[in-house]
Formats: sequence, C-alpha cells, structure tokens
Amino acid sequence: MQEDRRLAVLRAIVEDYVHTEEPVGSKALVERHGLGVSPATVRNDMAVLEDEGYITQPHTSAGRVPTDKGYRMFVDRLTTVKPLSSAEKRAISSFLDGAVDLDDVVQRSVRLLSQLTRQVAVVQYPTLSRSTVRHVELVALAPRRLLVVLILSTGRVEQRLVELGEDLSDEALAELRHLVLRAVTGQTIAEAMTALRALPTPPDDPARPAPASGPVVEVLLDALSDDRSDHRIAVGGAANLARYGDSFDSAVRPLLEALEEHVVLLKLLGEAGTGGLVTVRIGAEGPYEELASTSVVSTGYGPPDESLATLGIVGPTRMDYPGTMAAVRAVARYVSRILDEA
Amino acid sequence: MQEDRRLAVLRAIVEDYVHTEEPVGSKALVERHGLGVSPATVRNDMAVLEDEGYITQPHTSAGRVPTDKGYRMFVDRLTTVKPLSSAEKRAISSFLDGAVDLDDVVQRSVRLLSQLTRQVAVVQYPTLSRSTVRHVELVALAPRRLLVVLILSTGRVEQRLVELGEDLSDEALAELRHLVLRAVTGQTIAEAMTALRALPTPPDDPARPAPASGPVVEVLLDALSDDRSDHRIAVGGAANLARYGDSFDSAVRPLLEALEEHVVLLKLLGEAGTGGLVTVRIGAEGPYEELASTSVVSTGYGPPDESLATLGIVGPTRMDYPGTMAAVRAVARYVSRILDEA
DNA sequence: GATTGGCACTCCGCAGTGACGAGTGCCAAC
DNA sequence: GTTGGCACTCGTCACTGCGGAGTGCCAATC
Repeated sequence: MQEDRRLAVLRAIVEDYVHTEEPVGSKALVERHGLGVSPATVRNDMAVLEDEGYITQPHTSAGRVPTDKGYRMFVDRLTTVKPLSSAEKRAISSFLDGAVDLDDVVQRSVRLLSQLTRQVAVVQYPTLSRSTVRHVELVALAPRRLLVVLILSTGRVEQRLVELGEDLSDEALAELRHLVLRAVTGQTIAEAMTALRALPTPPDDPARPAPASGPVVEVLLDALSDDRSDHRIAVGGAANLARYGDSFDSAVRPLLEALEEHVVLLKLLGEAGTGGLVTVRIGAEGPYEELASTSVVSTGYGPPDESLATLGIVGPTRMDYPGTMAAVRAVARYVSRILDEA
Repeated sequence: MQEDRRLAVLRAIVEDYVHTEEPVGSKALVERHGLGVSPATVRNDMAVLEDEGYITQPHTSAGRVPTDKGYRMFVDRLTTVKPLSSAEKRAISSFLDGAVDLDDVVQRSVRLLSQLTRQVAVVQYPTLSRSTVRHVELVALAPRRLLVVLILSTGRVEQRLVELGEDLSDEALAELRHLVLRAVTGQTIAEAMTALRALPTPPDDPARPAPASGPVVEVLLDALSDDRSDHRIAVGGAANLARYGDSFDSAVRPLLEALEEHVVLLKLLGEAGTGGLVTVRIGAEGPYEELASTSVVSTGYGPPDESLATLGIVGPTRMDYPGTMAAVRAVARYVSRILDEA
C-alpha cells in the first residue's frame, strides 16, 4: 500500500537527515534503505509529502528536509522508543548509585543525561509541594541574628537569616522553637503554611507574645512558598552546544541565554508528563520563537503516580528522537527509584 | 623620547584592536590617536615592537595585532585601572544588597560580574578553612536514618544522610548530639576535625559507647574536609560566549567544556591574589593550552587581610583589561564587605 | 640621528565566471 | 501505480582578476 510506503519514506528521510545533517535526495534514500522501489517512485512520494507539509526543500533542486510537522509525525507514529543497551543501563545505575544526597542526585542526573544524549540537560529540583516538613532549627548566630533552617522530607534544606528588632533570650528562643516545631513538623508544605499563619502572637496569651515570632514565621513562609525552590534547576552539557555547527547565531545564542534564565527553562520544560510518558516539543511548538529550531524532550519523575519535578534535554530539532527519548525516560526512572529509596 | 612613543604606540594598538577586533595599521593609528607623528614613523616603531615580540602580523601586509606579551606589557605598565562610573557603583551595591544568604550573594555576584564585564564570570564559594563550626544538628528521619546538618560561621550549611546499623533511641540521640556539639561548636574547621577524631567510643566509658557515633563522626569529617565545598563554584554569563564571533571552535568549545569542569575552572582562577590585587593571566600563561586564546582576570575576596575565595572572569585575550579589572576589583570589594557584615 | 614622504610590493577579500553534480519535475511507456 | 529518461535548476567549488589596505625600504629633510 502506497500510504505505508510514503510514511516509510518520511521515516527514512528523518533518520538520514538526523544522521548526515544534509538534505536527503531520492537516490541516496533508496540506496541506504532497502525500500524496493526506484528513485522516481520515491520522488513522487516526496512530492506528496511536501504537499502535505511534512518535508520541505531548502531551495529548488536540493534534497528534502523534515519540517516540524514531519518530526512530529515521526515521533508520534513512526518510531518506537528504542531500549537502551545493557551497557548504558549499567552506566546509569552505577553513575547514580554513588549519590550521597539530593543535591548530588540532581547533579549526577544532569551530567549523566547530557552525556547519554549529547545534548544540554536540564533537571528541575523536586518540588516542595508534595513533601512534608521534617524539622525546623533556629540557631542564634548573635543576640539579634537568627539562622532559620528548614528541613524537608525530600532531604532539601533551606536556610535563611533573620534580623531581629530586639534581643532574644535563650529561653525565648527555646520557646519559639518549640512553638514552631509543634506547628509544622510532619505537616505537608501547605498544612505547615496555614499552621504558621495561624500562629503569630496568639491573642489568648498576650502576656507572653512570643518575641520575634513574626519575622521567623515570615521567613519560614517565604521558604515554604515554592517561589524559589520550585524554580531551582540544574543545567549541564552546555559544551554540547559547540556541536551545533552551522546555524550558530540563530540557534545557540538564544539557547545560551535561555540556559541562564531558569524561569525560561522551566517554562520550556513544561508540565511534567506523568508516568512513563515522555513529552516532546518540537521547534515552533514551544513558547519561544527565538527557540524555533530547538526541541525539548522531557518527562516527570518522582514516586510512581505523581511527579515531583521534570527533567529533560534541549537540543536541535534535528536530533535522534528515539534514542533521546529512551535516555530521558530511563534516567527519570532511575532517579525516581533512588528518590523513593532514600 | 622615542621609547615612550613606542609604548604609546603599543597602547594605542591594544586599545584599537580591542575595540575594532581588526588588525590595526599605521595610518588608522595616527588618525584615531593624537600621536603627533607620521604613519612612517609609526611603522618604524611597529617594526621594533614586532622585533621585541609585543605585536605580530596575522600575515604579511596586514595590520598588527598584540601578542600575549604585548597584552602583558599593556596590563603591567601601560594602563591604570579605570574607576567605575558612579552609576555602576550604585548598580553594584543595589544589586548585592538584596542578597538573603550566602548562596544568594554568590549567585548575585556571578550575575553582576558577568553583566558588568560582558564576559563569563566565575565565583568560588568561600572556602571553609577559615570559618568555624556554628552548629551541628542531628535529625532522626527514621529509626536507623539520621540527617546530619552542619552549619558554619560563613552561613554555609552542609547536610548528609547517615544510615545506621542499629536503632537509635531518643536518649542516645540526645547524648550523641550533646557529645558532638561540645566537641565542635565554635571551633575552626581544623580544630573541629581533630576534636572529632579524638571522639569515637571513648575508652574511659566503654559501658556506654555512644552508639552510631562512628558513622556520624565519619560523615562530619567528610563534610568538614574541604573536598567538596572548596570546589564549589558558580558560573554565569555563558551567553556572552556567543559574542566571540570568529575563532569559535578554537576558543569557545574548550571554554564551554572547561565551564562544566569545576576543577578545571578552579585551577584557571588560580591562587587568590590577596588585598586589592587583581591577577591577570593572559593566554598561554595559563595552565591549559586549549585555552591559549583566553585570559583570566581574578582576585581574592573576603575579610581585609585574608582571602576566603576567588572570583573573576574568563574571556578572550582580546578584552578590555582596564574596565574588566576595575569591575572584578569592585565586585570583590563589595562582596567582601557584605560577607563581613553578615 | 630621528622623522618624513614616496614608492614598489605583498597579499587579503571580494565579485564574477564556468564547470560540475546532485536533485528535481514531468512525461511517456510499461 | 511504477519506472526510466530527460531537461532543467541551482548550489558548490575552483579559478581569476582587481582594488585596497598595509608594509618595508630608501632617500630627503629637520
């Protein structure tokens, strides 16, 4: 059936182009892939594919190049995620198993992912929202200066400095610590926040308004609000940008800029696809037109049914999607497992 | 005196070349700088300068370009650090004053530095060696799992997970905490480490060997040893690499790779020049030959007489040294002041 | 002795040219 | 629906010639 062959041609074009980085012509196509037809037939198919918008020619009488739509079709219907080699699997687990804490897990993941895919890797730190408050510590650095340390069930530690308006005695500090601890330990982020809001200077005991509770609560709320922590991101493999070869200014420059703007990166990564689902966003499908020639392959990670955060890679639209998707999915799985164990 | 004029010519060449990015010829030189002599005279001077190795021609009958040696002379003898504009000063202080903790200070510094110099900025986190132990906290996450949090006077917080071989009662935990705290609080890193080494299972009371003290001490020692913390580094402004224009492969690729290898970066930054001293390492003077076309401008920062750590920028040898040196020095000063206040 | 103007020379950069080849579209034949 | 043939398009590459920026050198001048 001709429809099938046309899709086979599309697939062959994508694979060849990703590999050679050059527009692919009808003759080369029949030679390198075992489609049992003549170049002329392929040409006819290509004409149709071009009409339908899956491929395009950089200029008349050059070979064909996939369009975003073509890649999309390829990803959606023409490829299956190819399993990683066992060597790769071994590399992943040995690489990640050595991690000592959450920070380390994230750092290693980013490195691993960038090496596996040879692209720029991005890993979002696990979001706080699902985690609970493990502990709060108040440390007096000076009479009027307090270090507030917040420890979460994910292992994340947030620290803030608080300047007080007045001196704080050891007893008052102990009391305050007790007060806060009782309010938040074991609670989820959301619960802890409402508990904290209900706290300050309880009116039923105005004789002993816990001094300094105001600023401390303030700072804890700030630390709990996902403002900053949700936005934490690790980036790695920027050296892979050097392989972009041509199209430097148009592609690499905006990407380099994006890599420093973590907010932009977060938006790029997009919503975490839950479960084993890998999201692929191709070229202009993304939110930034300066990044029209880059694709994002991402997925969520975390415990089986929910996803704590997102990880993925950013690369040129012309990339090895099956391999990349496999790597992203595999790393997400391993990271999830490790987080689950810890 | 002719010697003076020759140096003026060298200075003019450097300034012009940095500005135009093109080899500079004798005619353009006398026009743009007010040296009151003819092009022919300048040519004679240039011939001498070339003989002495300060400048070179990319090819016969092209203009001249400074050599590393030429830049070195320029930096050492031909330029004075130009003071920042008051607008820049204001920008610096307002930018850094908003910092909430040490991490934030470092992040902001890196950003600020890269924006001021339009180069890649590198800031080393303050080293631990000079700081003292403010607090240690042991948090039981589970019967056999302990979170060890180490808080230093610089505001740095290190956290480690410890797996225990046996269950730990609340009392034992309290005792262990007390033991450790008494040994390390207020001590410098070095003192704390020796104190810890003297601790485990005190033989004078074998009836109650503090359980789990071994692993905890282990982990504290590990956290205290500067292995990891000394190597922490923040990098920013990689987008400025996009401005390198030509010489992409030769210059940007190795630099991109270096930026991910923090150990390499640390070696690049080199020893912290104490006080107000800014170190400039030009091209091949550095330790890596792949980076022969990049220069490093760095300085130490920290309390007045010692330097906690190093910060600086990495850029092409063809850079605005006076401006860059001024920016690096200014940022180091402000950061030092802020750290001193905190 | 240092400086200057003049001059021949070198060599890069650029635009124009033409041959080549890869690739296409179309058409007639199968 | 497929195939071979053929004319056509257009980018790439090597080559060429030219203009210009810049140099080195030399003789003249201050």
